[in-house]
Amino acid sequence: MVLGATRFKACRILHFLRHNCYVEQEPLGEALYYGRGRSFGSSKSLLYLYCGKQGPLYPGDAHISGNTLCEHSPICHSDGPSKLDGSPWNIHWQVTAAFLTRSRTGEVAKGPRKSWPWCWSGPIQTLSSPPADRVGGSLLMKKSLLSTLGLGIPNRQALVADEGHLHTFGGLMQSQGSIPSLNGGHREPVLDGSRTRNGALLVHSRLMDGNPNASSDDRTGARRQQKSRTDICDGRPKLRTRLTPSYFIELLQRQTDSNLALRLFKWAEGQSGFKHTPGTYCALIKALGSSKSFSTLKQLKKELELKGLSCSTLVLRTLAVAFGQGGMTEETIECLKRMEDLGCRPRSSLYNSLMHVLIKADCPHGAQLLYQRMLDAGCRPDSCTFNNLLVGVSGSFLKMQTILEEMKHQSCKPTAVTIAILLNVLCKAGKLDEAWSLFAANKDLANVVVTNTMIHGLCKAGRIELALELFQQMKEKKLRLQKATFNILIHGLGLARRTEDALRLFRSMVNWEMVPDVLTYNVALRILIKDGRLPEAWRLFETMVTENLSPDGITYGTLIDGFCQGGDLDSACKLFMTMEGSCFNAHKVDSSRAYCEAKEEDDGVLRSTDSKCAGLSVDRAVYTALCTELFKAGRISEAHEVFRETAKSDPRLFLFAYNAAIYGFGKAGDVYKAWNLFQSMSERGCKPDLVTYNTLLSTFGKAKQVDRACDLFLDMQVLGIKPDVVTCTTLVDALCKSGRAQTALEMFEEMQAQGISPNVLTCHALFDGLCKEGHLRKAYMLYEDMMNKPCLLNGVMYRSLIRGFSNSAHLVNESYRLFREMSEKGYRSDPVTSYMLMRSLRRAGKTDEAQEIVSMSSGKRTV
DNA sequence: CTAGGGTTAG
Repeated sequence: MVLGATRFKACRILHFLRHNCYVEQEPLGEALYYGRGRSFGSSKSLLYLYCGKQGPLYPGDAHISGNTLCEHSPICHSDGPSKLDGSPWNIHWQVTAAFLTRSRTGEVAKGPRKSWPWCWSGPIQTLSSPPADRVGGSLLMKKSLLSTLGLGIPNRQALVADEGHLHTFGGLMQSQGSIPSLNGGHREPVLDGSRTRNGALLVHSRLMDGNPNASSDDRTGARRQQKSRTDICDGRPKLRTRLTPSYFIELLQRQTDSNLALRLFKWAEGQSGFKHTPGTYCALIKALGSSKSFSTLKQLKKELELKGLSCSTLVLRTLAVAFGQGGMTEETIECLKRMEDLGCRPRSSLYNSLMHVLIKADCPHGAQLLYQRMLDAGCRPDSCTFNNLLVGVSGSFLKMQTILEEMKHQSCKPTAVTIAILLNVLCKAGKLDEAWSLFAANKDLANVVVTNTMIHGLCKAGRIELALELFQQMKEKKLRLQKATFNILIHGLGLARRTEDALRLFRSMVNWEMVPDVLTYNVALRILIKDGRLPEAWRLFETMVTENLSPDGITYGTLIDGFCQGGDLDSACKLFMTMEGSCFNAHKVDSSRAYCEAKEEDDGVLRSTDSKCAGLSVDRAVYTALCTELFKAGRISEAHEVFRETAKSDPRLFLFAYNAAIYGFGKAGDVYKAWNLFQSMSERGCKPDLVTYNTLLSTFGKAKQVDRACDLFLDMQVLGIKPDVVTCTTLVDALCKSGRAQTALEMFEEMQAQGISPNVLTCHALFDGLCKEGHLRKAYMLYEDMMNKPCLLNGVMYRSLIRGFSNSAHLVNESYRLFREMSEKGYRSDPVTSYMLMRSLRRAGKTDEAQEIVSMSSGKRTV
């Protein structure tokens, strides 16, 4: 078996191509291997092949910049980068060669994982160019080639159709990487019939003009193929080559790289008989817009104006949307103006969609402007307009109120969408009662989405019973349930810690003909993890993979979290390593009891998950989860490695990783390293945020470097980073711990003056500090303040209060009262607290009470 | 218009 150990990878490719690529034949007679936007291997490794007879090859892969193919790829051999505009066939041949070489040598890629799927090491230099007599229109039958590879047929053959002539590459495998002679110059296929069945040969007959006998069906029997081969050979059919706008538009739509889209566009201009239409311009605009190439777009707009093409309202409309997606209100409105100049009066639907787009681009102000423009242009707003505006201001109830009034004024009725928007905002703001009355008052508008929103609000507020009741009503009303309904409820049940009910609902989805999606699985996984049911979670993960669902970053983050929680950092690291883009050093992890390892051995799950992992970028949750946990566990060097890993990944991960790393070093007491990291952040173009400062403040606090902490506190404010309750609490704590309770108290008052409400942690820190320094009067005043806010009292706080007051002879009664109150609330004492209270009760001569404390605390554990 | 997680203070 040639493929041997690497068969697995070949199968993956085959599987991928079967599902994601298809060969499409257009009248042009050119083969287009489309990837449907899915990725393989890494996020960017899909090759789109455009094999035009007269045109160049345009691999639409993001790895391609300029004329250069992916630099890691052996396809770029020693002869230097392949020129896309030079001889396209080179690339074809090289791709072919890479496949073949790979299977022949059976080697696995040793290079970076972020490479092309066919990026294997192998002597492909010898195949750097096709034989001279091949240059010309040729078609790479990649699909068939892969079929053979995937099926593991020893005598693989690559077949190339060349203006109707077939050449086989049989024997290439045995030829030590050199190009086989072409059957002594005969242009006769050497395929034998038994192999054609495996798709070694797949020729699209529609390629061949005037050849009705040729078949395009892959499953065609050998006889028919034999016939078609003969036809092709004998009939010498010609490829049609005319480029049409509609074909070109489709081609542009497949492009993910705006540079390539632009180049394709320019290339097409030079094709004989081809002229760009408004449609092709729109396709280009869309391509540029979706890749956020706004400067190019602006340039294009100018060009269009010069060419007089901007008189097409279709183009203008597309341009307006593209600019809107980039949040460029000015340009969007300019396009509208231009349309008006041309005597076209945009309808409300255009305004609405532009408003929508602007809001999505986080530009609500632009939507507002558009609304004004709409009114000025005499266009009547509708409900949809106001729904858009509502979403735009959904932070402010006052503004929403204004919009609702305007809506009424314009005699537009609220729709289900309106209610859903309002409900969502109310629920998120914790105004559940108002949400509920709104829901009740609009029962007639309550569709599935509205009800889902309400259910979600109820779940988040802990009103799971009511949520379930609504769910019941939905079923009775025979409302068409959505997957979202289930996802929301399963999550809700999880929040209510009703794990079994959640899992039951999860399993019941099939009864409703609902297929759980990644989100559902993620929810279920988290529920199990929270419950500490890691083995079950892992099994669920396996199920997910076998159900052909691709786990995403959240899935991995959840699992890694779970492993960390269970103290199994090794498994967490292992899982992390299976993710694409992770070059985490395996040797550093010595694992003996890892789940993952066990799975690796049984040849099943992890490998199949591995293939699922391919293309999944390590998302920041994974970094934070793992990095933080490693630091917490004191595994600094590994943590540091994960941290360094971020440098190779998304730069946006930097901030989170830095924060985690600073936290880690701080936790380990290494102020020096934490500070160094902090300083290196700005050098690497990463701006410290609030969390960074809070973390560093805490580090200084723990190291008893209060002055540095205070300096930093000032620094951050100078830099415009507003302290929050965590900042203030950290500082209050640091001040208290270094015997500066008086300053802490000032800080405490100052924060409130700044509108930051202290929470139980702030109060606790301050109270402790005041008591320790004997400021009992001040501590008592703080306590009195706290009494007005019951939420500030929890177990930790109670115990702190009791200990603090039991030091004072005249507060011992209050201390005792608090002890009882605490017990009634279900919080328990701890030995130190109980002992201190008991001692001061005895001192005050209250022996009965003291005895009560003793009996209450004996044999009880602290919560 | 609705659904999943992740960093900082006891």
